[in-house]
Amino acid sequence: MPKETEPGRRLTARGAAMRGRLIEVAAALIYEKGASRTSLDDVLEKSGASKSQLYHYFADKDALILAVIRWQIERVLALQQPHLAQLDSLEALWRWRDAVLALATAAPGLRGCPLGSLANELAGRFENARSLLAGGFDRWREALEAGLGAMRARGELAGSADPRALALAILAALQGGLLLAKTAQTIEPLEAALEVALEHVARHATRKSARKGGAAAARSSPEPRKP
Amino acid sequence: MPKETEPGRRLTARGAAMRGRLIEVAAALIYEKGASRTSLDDVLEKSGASKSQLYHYFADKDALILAVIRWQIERVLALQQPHLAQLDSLEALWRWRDAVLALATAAPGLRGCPLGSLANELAGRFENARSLLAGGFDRWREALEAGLGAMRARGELAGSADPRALALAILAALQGGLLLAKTAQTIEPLEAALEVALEHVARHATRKSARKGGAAAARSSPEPRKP
DNA sequence: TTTGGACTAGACCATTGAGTCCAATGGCGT
DNA sequence: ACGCCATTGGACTCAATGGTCTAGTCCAAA
Repeated sequence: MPKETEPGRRLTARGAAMRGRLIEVAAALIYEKGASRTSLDDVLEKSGASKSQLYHYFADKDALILAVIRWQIERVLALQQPHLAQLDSLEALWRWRDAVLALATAAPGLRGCPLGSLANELAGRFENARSLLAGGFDRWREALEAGLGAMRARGELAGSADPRALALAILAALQGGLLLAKTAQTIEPLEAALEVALEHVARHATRKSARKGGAAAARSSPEPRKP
Repeated sequence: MPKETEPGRRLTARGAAMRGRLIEVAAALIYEKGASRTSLDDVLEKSGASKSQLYHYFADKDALILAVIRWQIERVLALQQPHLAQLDSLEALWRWRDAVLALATAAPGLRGCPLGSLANELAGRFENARSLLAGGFDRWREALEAGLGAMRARGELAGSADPRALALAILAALQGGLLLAKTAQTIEPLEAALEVALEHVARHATRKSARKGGAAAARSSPEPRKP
């Protein structure tokens, strides 16, 4: 019985390519329709592959989904990487926010975070998926936390600040903001949520590099507030 | 052609009861399995009704889902009502947080917010559902905002505070916190998110009724922090 | 008491979707 | 060259699912 749930197998270059292609296509479809509403036939058609190919590389649909999750985690984290890597000052934190906002605005229709959607749909009924996603969010939080920790170590943040809790709160604000934004079809909630979270970090700053927010001075957001 | 998507129709007491029963059962199933993975047959079986009954009260599955959404909105809002109604002081805000946390901890398995789940699954592909949910979140935000507004009017909050943005941020923190909590299977993220959001409100307080949080003094949460 | 319409039963249908199977084919190491 | 095995094609099975249809039963008002 060959066929593994996991990549650990002999794979020629061609095979790896096909496998990757299936994952990418599946990821895109799942991102827009959700995992349960994405049929294998959909994936097959869009990728030009055949049934047997899919089942040659994945044990079953769940295995494909798991692969998609891994792929999305790497993808999202990679996208955050450049920003998070040097997340070591309040300025950098605000820049990160601007980038996130820009990214959210860019995608047509405010589709939300791939990881958030996946987590919401699968966490409750697919343990393997849940733990995988939990791990993904954990890495994300760690990256954020590392930056915050560095700031504190350098004395930019007060010792009373709790990097872990702060990171968690920022991540939650991002996810919640994205969910509300996608529902209301306006980034206003996302802006407000991030504003509050970062403002809170700024409050713990020792130097006054803090950028006064208050009534929110969103230069980078073209979106007008609802009147 | 009778059969309407909406309730606006002659309904005997018996009919209304049956209809309500179907909605309740569907709501429960959808809450735990998601809308697309809940089959009409599931609903039928659990409610002891027959196909024709379901189709007598609802035009199709989408109509049922819409009804479930309305029901859940009322349900969630009603649950918040007592707290939100007198949300007029920092103390009340912290009590609200404690109640939310307790509620989240109570449900087995940290299932998340019904509205959040619904929104996440449906917002992107079912316009009617999306706008309905957007309306629900809007009412929720309004309730929060009203309390914050009252506080400001009474002079407990600084004039610089923006009730609407604050309410949005709190709601986002709650939703994001719940999502992360359900994924990680620990309320830690929810605690952190709410802590930051409320702490931010407290920062705008004029009197010092603010409860110093900092490294988080969670008296009401039995959950230990991860070591 | 009759009668129209609300309400209930459940067989039936068409489609979709996950997963299986057998038969090729083609690339790569020896 | 050759043979093995990764790879590919695609028809086929079987269960689940949304939705339809016919045939009543029950209730309330005229």
